[in-house]
Amino acid sequence: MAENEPQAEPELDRIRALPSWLLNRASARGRRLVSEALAAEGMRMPHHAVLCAVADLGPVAQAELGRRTGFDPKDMVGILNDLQGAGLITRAPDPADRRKNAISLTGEGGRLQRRLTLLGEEANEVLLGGLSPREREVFLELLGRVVAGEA
Amino acid sequence: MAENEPQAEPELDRIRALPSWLLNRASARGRRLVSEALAAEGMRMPHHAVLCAVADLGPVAQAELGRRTGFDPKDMVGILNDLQGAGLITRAPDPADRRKNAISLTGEGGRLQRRLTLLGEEANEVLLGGLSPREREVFLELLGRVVAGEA
DNA sequence: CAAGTTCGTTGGGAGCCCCAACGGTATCCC
DNA sequence: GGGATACCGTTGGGGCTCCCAACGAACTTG
Repeated sequence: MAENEPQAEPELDRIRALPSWLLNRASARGRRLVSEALAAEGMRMPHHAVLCAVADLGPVAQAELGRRTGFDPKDMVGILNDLQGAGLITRAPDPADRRKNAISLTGEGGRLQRRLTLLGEEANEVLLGGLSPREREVFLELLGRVVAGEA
Repeated sequence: MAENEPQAEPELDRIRALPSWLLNRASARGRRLVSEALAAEGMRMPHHAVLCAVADLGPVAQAELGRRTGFDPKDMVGILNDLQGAGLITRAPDPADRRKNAISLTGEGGRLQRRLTLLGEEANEVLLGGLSPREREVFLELLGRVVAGEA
């Protein structure tokens, strides 16, 4: 009868029901969806985030970009190298502080930033595709409080 | 004085409000909490998951463990080496199929698996600490549907 | 018994996260 | 002014997660 179940997996089911486990899987799915979407423009998530930061902060130093986006300075170098190589940003010496590079968007950089934002939002549309508008509201509000940690 | 004013960051705010961005941060927080909790026993998340899988599946081959837990066979080797080195599991040749290793829990392995499960659940308690019981129910239900992808 | 498959293992690599160190530069305070 | 201090961009290293390719050994299939 019911003894025909392949295997009982009480311990596995237990950890698979943990919020941290589910969050990992949901996060992985989101990263995959966004990553695939941005790949249409040859970019990855950090590139998009940095382009957005430069769009907001105008000419800005690399360290400042790192602080705003949370990326490690080490990785920032590589990201900016990629963006500069693609002609999306310029690295100009800051005359007021010769330690700094003033990072600015090129015209093409601004256009791509806007395209990437649309692609990212489309991917997120798919990610939450199973939820109604009302459910998305609730989900994002609760998710925001989990991120904050202190409610 | 305007130099100290917080700057407007419309593009950054836009991507920081994306579900994928929030899920990444929530997932990172969960991983950090669980990781710190399991470190009290010198273990990491994959070790716990594999211990649970062995607890459920009795003597079981490595490849089967990989299929159930989703870990890469490459990584499974290292995880099992660690667990075997700590005396938590045994790797015995399977007489019925000499390609296979029959993985079993030792007594200490079983005890540690149960302790790790408690530690992991405590960490998840902290992770969702900002949510009421009712909110947790709703959150986990919605999260499950995001993971599944198909409503 | 030959072909194909699965087993455990090794190797490599991409992506993301964190830390340490360095030469160069700017700032602060004595 | 000058010396300690801090910050800049860069390089290097390492850990963790995920994916793929290859190998010899062992099993299965036709």
